[in-house]
Amino acid sequence: MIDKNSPIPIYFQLEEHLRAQIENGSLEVDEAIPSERELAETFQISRMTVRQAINNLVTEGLLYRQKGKGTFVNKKKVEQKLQGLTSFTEDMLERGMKPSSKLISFEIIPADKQVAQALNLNENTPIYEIKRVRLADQLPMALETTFLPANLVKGLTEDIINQSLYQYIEHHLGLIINEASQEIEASTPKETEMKLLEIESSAPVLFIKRVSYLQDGTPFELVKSSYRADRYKFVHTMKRSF
Amino acid sequence: MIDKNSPIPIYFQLEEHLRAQIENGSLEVDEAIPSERELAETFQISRMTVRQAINNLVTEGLLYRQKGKGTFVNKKKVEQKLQGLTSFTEDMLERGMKPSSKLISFEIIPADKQVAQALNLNENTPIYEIKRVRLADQLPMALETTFLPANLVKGLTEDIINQSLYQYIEHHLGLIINEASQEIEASTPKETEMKLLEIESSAPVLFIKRVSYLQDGTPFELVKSSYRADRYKFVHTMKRSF
DNA sequence: CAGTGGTCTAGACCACCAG
DNA sequence: TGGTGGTCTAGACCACTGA
Repeated sequence: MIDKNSPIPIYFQLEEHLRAQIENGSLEVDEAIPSERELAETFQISRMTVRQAINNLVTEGLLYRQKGKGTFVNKKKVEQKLQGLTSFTEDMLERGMKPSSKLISFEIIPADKQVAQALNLNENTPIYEIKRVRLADQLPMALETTFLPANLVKGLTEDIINQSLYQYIEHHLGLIINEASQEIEASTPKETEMKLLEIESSAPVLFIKRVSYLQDGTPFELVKSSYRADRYKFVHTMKRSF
Repeated sequence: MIDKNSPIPIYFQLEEHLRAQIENGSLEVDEAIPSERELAETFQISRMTVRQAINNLVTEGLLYRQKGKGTFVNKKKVEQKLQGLTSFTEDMLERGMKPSSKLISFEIIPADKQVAQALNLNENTPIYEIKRVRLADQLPMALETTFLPANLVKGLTEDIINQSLYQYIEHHLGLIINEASQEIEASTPKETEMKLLEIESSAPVLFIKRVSYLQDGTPFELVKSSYRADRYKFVHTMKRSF
């Protein structure tokens, strides 16, 4: 179950092990998981290592602790996973749907004023412009236009964007994605949008404009999306920080 | 600076120490804090204890780490205020507009199935139902229906809801508001809604459904709002959490 | 009382990054 | 190469819970 010689950290292996048990129901809600000492003994690892795994699951909200009593499985909020910054692909997978795309155009163009401003670039700086129809379970879900600074997100190909752009940015380019700010509106689609989304006139769309930032604050992505209102609902959680 | 004999955990004392330095500007944005070994040496504590303090600050987003380089102070966002859970009143004030309300109805009714489920109550439990037209700078902005468990949010009057419901809940009832989950959709308004919002047919609205929770997880509020799409844009920021 | 999580120590080896 | 964070160990004492 736990391989001490694996390059994968032990605490992470244990984390996955517990996560699996929670998800497949071997551990029920409000049921105590084995004690830290017990887990350490079972897997022949240090208690501190066990605690690191449990800490992460507590932070994620999957477990909660009670002093003197034990560690227990939390009731899962359905929405819980949906709150992070995710790509369309990740979003659909979390919703249990199969994402796909139809590429409409993919080119390098000079940034117009609006895009330049959003991405904090000079006008006419070369940027990638990628237009796609986004599908979920083969049905049109959204029309999406992505703008990326060509100097920052280098070596982009059709293959890459058909796989996962975020994976490429994080793993191949080694950039750290930090956060995004979004504007969400209701609007009525244009003629061309209606056709691509296969909707009747009069049906509204959810228009989302997102600018995403790296760890150092550099904006690396502007995405404008029009989601079919009958198929898509934006879900998130927010904290009262006062 | 650090008192080992204090009942306050050492890692927490260090946390507060670093937090203060970040907030008063002794440590600047993107500046490296002393290394873990250095902090351990300085305060004569174990490196693991130092890590516990730093871990917490990283989780909170105040610091970020870079392998082989060091631990750095994160920039604080201007947007930060906008992302929090706010009432309509707070929201409008942040946008620089003057909020007001027109009360349509205010009564105690038995919870129907849908409301009961959202608020985790039994059907027919008494709840407040408050319908209001929400105005910003005297113009209709949204139509809002709020549901509150009568047993939890006691002693509600028209005066209170005309002031600030959240203030009342937090300061008079002493309840701690923690978080909310929202669903945001685009839709078309019903006849009655159009009239109250003073909009033409065919104009879409932004429909927001929110359930808010107290610290202990109890849902205390269900709000359904229809915002005029031409006047309202929902803005928020989200983190890439992994 | 025995068992739990909470805190803490004083080491260790690793991979990564800079000069 | 020397310094950084990432991981891990094998102990320890504490306060708290429940029987």
